[in-house]
Amino acid sequence: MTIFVTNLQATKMFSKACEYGIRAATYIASQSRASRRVSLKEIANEIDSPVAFTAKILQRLSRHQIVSSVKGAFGGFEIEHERIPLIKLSQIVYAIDGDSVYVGCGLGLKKCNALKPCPVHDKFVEIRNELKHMLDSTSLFELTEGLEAGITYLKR
Amino acid sequence: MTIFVTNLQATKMFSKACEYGIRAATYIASQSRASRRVSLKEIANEIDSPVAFTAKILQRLSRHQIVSSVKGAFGGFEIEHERIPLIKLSQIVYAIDGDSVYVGCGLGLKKCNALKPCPVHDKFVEIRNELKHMLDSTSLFELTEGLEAGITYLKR
DNA sequence: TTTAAATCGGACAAATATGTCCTAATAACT
DNA sequence: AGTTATTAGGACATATTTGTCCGATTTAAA
Repeated sequence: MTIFVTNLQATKMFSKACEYGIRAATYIASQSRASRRVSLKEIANEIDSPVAFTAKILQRLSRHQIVSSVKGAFGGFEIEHERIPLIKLSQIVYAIDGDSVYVGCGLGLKKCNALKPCPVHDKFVEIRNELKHMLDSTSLFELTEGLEAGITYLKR
Repeated sequence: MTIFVTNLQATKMFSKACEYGIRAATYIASQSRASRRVSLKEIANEIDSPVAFTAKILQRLSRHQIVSSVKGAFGGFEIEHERIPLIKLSQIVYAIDGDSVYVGCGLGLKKCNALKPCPVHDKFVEIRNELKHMLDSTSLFELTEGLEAGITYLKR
């Protein structure tokens, strides 16, 4: 007899919301570069995400002025050309997940810091700084390049 | 009027379960080095974690033979001295969170790989490898050192 | 001015993670 | 043998994240 024990959780880098957010923003950016405004439906279809949930995430990105939204018929989402290279992954992550990349102890302690660190403090700080640096230095423009060259993908 | 918008999720390295697991294992290891077997109650108290939830996590660590448990009066948890330097953080994470550190796309794609990568594939692989390396190379013994020297902490 | 296509946003529903409670089993001591 | 201190594990409860539904609002075009 086989017993299945439900797994507790995944050590994942990003929340689902954040994953969809990055994918959506990347798709919008690539289409905006061709001066195409895109609808929620199209976005969800192209990045293979749940429509209504994606809508919530786009609202956030819109409120944080990462994407601009246009209501009404022929409306949709777009990003101004000149802003595409200036928008960094970190801004998207911040808009959706908050500052959690930047704060908090790897082992969940309330007051962990360099003076009173948890046992993994230094090692975590190091990796987190690398993640931070990656997010701060990667622009939406960079992500659209591979997409337009047909060497990266947003679904499958 | 202030409107509170609930945050979606945190970009966190580890699940709560995993955080407690690492803290518990570290505490058990440090006490085992002094030949002290420790009870669930004591562990939960020393790492400031919910007792019953910690019990579940210790069951997992026990089943994965990371800690050994002794039932009955004067029972508790312990780790054989000679195994403490051999147990790596990666084993603890694996016992609790499964292989999620090692698999899965940063943007949540089902079939993302070097041939058909998502736009952030390379950058994520790099960071994940660093995390992996850190987990594989950090032993429980290493974590107990600072604790015993009084320069690292498991609660607060 | 009506209609259709779209976003906005609140309320709800489902899934997962986190946490609690209780009973059974085990082992040491009296 | 009985009592007490302990882990094991199932069932349940709560919190959070993820996802859906629907009506209101906006805008362009017929």
